[in-house]
Amino acid sequence: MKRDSRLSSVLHALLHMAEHDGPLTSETLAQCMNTNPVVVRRIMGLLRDVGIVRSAKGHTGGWTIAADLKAVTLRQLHEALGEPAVFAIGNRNEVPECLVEQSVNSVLDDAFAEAEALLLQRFQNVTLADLATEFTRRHAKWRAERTNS
Amino acid sequence: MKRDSRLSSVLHALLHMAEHDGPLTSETLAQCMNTNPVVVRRIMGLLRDVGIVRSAKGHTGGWTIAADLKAVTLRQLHEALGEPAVFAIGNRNEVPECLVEQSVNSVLDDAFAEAEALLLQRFQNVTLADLATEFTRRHAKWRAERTNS
DNA sequence: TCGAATCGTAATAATTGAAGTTACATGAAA
DNA sequence: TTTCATGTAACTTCAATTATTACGATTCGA
Repeated sequence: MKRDSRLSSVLHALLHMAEHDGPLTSETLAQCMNTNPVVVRRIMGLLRDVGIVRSAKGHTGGWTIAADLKAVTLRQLHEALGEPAVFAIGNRNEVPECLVEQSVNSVLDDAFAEAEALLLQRFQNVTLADLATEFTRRHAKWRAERTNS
Repeated sequence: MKRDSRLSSVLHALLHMAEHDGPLTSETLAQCMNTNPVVVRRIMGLLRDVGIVRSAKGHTGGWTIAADLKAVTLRQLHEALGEPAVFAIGNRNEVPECLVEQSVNSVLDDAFAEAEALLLQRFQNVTLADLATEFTRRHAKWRAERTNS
């Protein structure tokens, strides 16, 4: 299966927006992420629906962050994207009649549910502000290394 | 993408084999799982490579379990299948130059790694014998309910 | 007001990876 | 020696994401 990279994509876009004054166009964001403006609009549209970003048409239009960076968690973004399936591994048949298969599903489902709960927990504990901080740290380190050499 | 259901599939097959005396053919297992004998051979072949099952050709041939049910964990099976990717969600670009994207990847990777570790831990703690027990429990319950009504 | 810039969105194609299928070779048992 | 079974390569189908094309609807600025 092809992996869903939209969460990674929106985070990349949102951080660029956070580092930038004024709106960024779909075109600009698309170049930044090596993709197509329509893809950007599709994804950002979902975030607009839940109030995380705003869009404006026409000259000087584009996308801006509409929420406090400290208040937006990865979990909210995951939800805004429609809570896509987390796992690439799954049961062959979700509603089997066979008791053997039901037993297998039950045990696997438990394990996956636990892992997903942990992942979502982690997502809930990370905000856009945290990511911005992580970026600042890396940026400072990068500048220091550049200066030294 | 389509989800990888091979783990679920082999477990289903192995439990049927555990409940049955003598070898089962790919054809029988395939019917049991609503699939094609070639698919069964492909998957079971990987388990044979690590000694979990044996195969025999010709009349009276087929697949048999070659290991102690208590000694085979879900984790071993996952490994035998080549440790397929666990998540359907991933980074857009695994080796980005952009520092922003690197920051995003780093944080996401941490979260995914933790969730995967938990999942594999769970897999390690479940044996085929455990699954057989779970089946026995469900089977007994099913019979009891059948008798009552 | 006009026109260019920008989003909004539908429709469709490309891409990717799993699963399914066909075909045939190999080997073992009756 | 015939039949039944695995072994495997090659190819097709299927499902899901992502990319692209096309065009409509707004908004700003000259």
